[in-house]
Amino acid sequence: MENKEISQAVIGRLPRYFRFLGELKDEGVERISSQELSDIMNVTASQIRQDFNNFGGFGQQGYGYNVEYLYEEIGRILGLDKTHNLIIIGAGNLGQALANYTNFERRGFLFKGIFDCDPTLYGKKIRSMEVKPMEEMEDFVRANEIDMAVLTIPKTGAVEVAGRLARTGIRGIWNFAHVDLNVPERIQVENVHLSDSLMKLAYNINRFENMDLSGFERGSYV
Amino acid sequence: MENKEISQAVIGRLPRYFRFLGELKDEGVERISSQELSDIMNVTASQIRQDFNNFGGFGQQGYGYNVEYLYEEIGRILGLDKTHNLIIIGAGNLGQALANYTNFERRGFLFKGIFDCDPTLYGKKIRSMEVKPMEEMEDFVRANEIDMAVLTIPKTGAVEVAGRLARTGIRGIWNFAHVDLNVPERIQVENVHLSDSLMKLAYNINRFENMDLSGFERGSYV
DNA sequence: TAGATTGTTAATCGATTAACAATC
DNA sequence: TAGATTGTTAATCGATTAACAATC
Repeated sequence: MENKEISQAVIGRLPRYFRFLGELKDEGVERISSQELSDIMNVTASQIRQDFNNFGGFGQQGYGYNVEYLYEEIGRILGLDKTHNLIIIGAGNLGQALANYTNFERRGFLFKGIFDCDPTLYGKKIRSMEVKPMEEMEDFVRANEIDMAVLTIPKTGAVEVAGRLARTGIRGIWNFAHVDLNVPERIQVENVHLSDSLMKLAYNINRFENMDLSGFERGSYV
Repeated sequence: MENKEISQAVIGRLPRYFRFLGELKDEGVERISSQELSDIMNVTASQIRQDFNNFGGFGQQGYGYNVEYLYEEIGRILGLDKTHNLIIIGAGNLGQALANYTNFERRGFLFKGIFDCDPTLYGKKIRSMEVKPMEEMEDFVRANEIDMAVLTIPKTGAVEVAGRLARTGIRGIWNFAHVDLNVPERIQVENVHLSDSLMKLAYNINRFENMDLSGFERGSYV
């Protein structure tokens, strides 16, 4: 029984480790030391070892880490050894874009249904799914063992829909709506606030513009 | 001349402050104390005051903060008082979805062009833009004072395109491609790695499932 | 003026980095 | 065995929270 809580800072780095290790694996690299990985990923070797050791040590002194084994283990930690059934709520541009993005499936995230409240969209085919009316959402979740919902509706409807989702027993919400959802603790929410991300970029551009110029070559880079 | 560097932890919270303050403003709330804001936003009042004080104090003892003033100031810090000209590179589902999302414009982020390397898309109309061939990208950036590029192409092409962008003198890249971009320091990169976000959600769902159940009502919530 | 609430300093907490003994 | 490199403890750094004097 795992009981020590892993910090979200560590969890947030796991997908990036996973990506680099996958690439190394594809390149046929068999083993790697924390120092080599550090050079590639631009994080300290110390942090890499600390991060991995949260889960009990995947390496071997004098040898390093076996790439494939480490890759598999991190995948397991992230829950990628299991499949997840998802529905998309909101068949607008973003919802359709995500539905069409096949890479999620490769990681075990399976889109099972897509819902909208706009009757003109009902029946529209998006990959192998047909857009269904929102009223059918609850029954569908229960009938198809859906454990995650992707919220790609405007913020106005998002809070109400999150409440409805909560009552279905869903376990996670991937929230693209620009609101804070208030759901029971048993439901995990992962927010993707695109406009927040864009604002951060705007800030950092200005920050650099306003920075003390000393030490930076600026200007004629065209 | 601002010289003290503000931590990215603080910057990351600014858009959320901005959102809540905007809502309060729309509700006609004139003034708010750090404690009231703390209650609404679920962060400590202490953190709120520390965050704001990084920029020199927007409040008044005994009164609190003027909502509209604070909203304006945070917007200014984030660079939302200026407009930004953007191009989208990659006219696939995601690129088109972002192009069609009008809320960015409200914050001064203006989409000026959209590019792709697929000839069958050339000339396709997306909002007020027509998809242009990639070859025209560099000239377009220079001719239209583009300062940000949105990268919504597969990872395979992303690194090369980032290099081309770097040579145009662009200032920021909003990167949706699932790779690390290596660009000069003067170019800010903001990554949106959707699959990383989804993996974090998967982890947290499993974490909760595996948690010691004591203290949590589980089970019969259907 | 008295009460409220900030701005700011000090204390705590957590995360990152450094160091090195254990061990393959 | 000797060299390499982890696992892990200790040191440092940074971020968050608490406390309170300043002041509106």
